[in-house]
Amino acid sequence: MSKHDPHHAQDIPPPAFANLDRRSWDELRRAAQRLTLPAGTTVFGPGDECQGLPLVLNGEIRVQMVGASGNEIVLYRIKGGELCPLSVACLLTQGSHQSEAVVEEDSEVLLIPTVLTERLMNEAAGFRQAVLESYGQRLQSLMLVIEEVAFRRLDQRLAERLLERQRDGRLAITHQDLAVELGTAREVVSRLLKEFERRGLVNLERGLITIINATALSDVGVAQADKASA
Amino acid sequence: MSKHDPHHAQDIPPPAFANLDRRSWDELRRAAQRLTLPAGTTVFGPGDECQGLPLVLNGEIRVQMVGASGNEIVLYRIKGGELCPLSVACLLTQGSHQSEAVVEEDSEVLLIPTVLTERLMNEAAGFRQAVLESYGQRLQSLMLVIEEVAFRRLDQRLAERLLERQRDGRLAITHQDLAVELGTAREVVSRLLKEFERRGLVNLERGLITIINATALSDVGVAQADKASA
DNA sequence: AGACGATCAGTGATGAAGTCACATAACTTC
DNA sequence: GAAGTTATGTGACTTCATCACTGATCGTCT
Repeated sequence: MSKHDPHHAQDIPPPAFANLDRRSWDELRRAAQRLTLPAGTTVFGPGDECQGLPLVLNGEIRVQMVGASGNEIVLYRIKGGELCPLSVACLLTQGSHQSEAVVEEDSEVLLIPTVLTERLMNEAAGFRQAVLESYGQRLQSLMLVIEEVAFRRLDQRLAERLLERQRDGRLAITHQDLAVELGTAREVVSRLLKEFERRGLVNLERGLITIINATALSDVGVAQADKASA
Repeated sequence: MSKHDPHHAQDIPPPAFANLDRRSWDELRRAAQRLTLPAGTTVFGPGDECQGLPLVLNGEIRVQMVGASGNEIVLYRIKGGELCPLSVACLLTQGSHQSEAVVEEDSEVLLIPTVLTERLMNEAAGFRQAVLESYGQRLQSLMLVIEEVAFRRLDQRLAERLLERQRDGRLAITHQDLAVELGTAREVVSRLLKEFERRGLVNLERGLITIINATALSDVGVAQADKASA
């Protein structure tokens, strides 16, 4: 209720397009299709053709990968004012998506048509810059995911996510969804959460996790290393 | 000795630059610094500033990430005719590298100065296209790495790598290096290899692995699923 | 209200993979 | 050929993944 971005009028370009010239922005506004997507909508799935380049005006969209085994893992989220880099890849290499995008919060999206994307890419330096920047950030963030999955302990990662995604100390999420978040199995999450509960860090209800001791939660996996007190 | 790419004369643009106009290519050739890097050289390490955009003319360069824990994992390889996308990210977001690049085979590299990179990005559509394409491919390949690390069995991944990186049925590599290749620990690789040896798939010597049964090796982890014969 | 189906969570058993702490073995150098 | 260095082998133990269930909670239909 309190944190609506001021882009509803759509006359101010989002931060990503700060360097975009007025003319291109106007053109973009005219040609792009504006979509209002309610939470839960699947924007695209694996194998889908690219419709255009989505610019998220506000809201939040989650992009996750579906492995061959059927396992899933969240790759990143696109928040208000950001572009979808996967779609860029998709548009430029004529490929199709290998991932899935799901709207998490009601979102407004400008879908920039492929032709216009290509033209702006050639003509508007500000547009180009925005696209490349979004790309760069994503490359970095994907590398972070790799490091997480490959090297970090799960209890620590879980604790981190809980703190990250909490609102007012609580989060309405199923163990299954948390498992996707971390790229692991539901049972594993359940067991770890139960352990957190035993230690008095959280309280568990069906579909709801309440954080009791945030400080201790942020220390999970840290004290593990030595096992003795300080 | 037998497979040198024909770019030593440097007058034919590499495939990635197929759409680059002649003028820009000439300019690039004049302004770029040409480096000859022997195998083993570290091109850049974590925290290094970006010197420019490297275009690998021939040879092969490995890019790997160093996790906070000190663990490493190979992200991808840049072969003859390809650009280094991490450096693009680096140049455009003014950041520094988080990874490390090591020359695997003697390589020749054109280091395109930052300023020229930016200018060509703005002026030459073919250049832009090449950069974006290399970017897109890397994004896809990083997603593949994530899937590998998160969901696939290690014995299967190891067998795959052995076949991939073999030359004449043999590969001169230490278990440690294979571990980095897969983002795991040396001991784990040693044990799996020993198991492969017991099953008669490979022969092990210090620093050398000889593939005995390639067919069976490519089936590792496939027959595992059902455990019965077909 | 009670019954049914669906989703969500808990748990044991077992195997795969990561970690720690070593013991050997093989190469290098002098 | 003795010493130092690098590569490999292994046991013990923890963490994580997978399989196969059971029990709990919720919505809804009648």
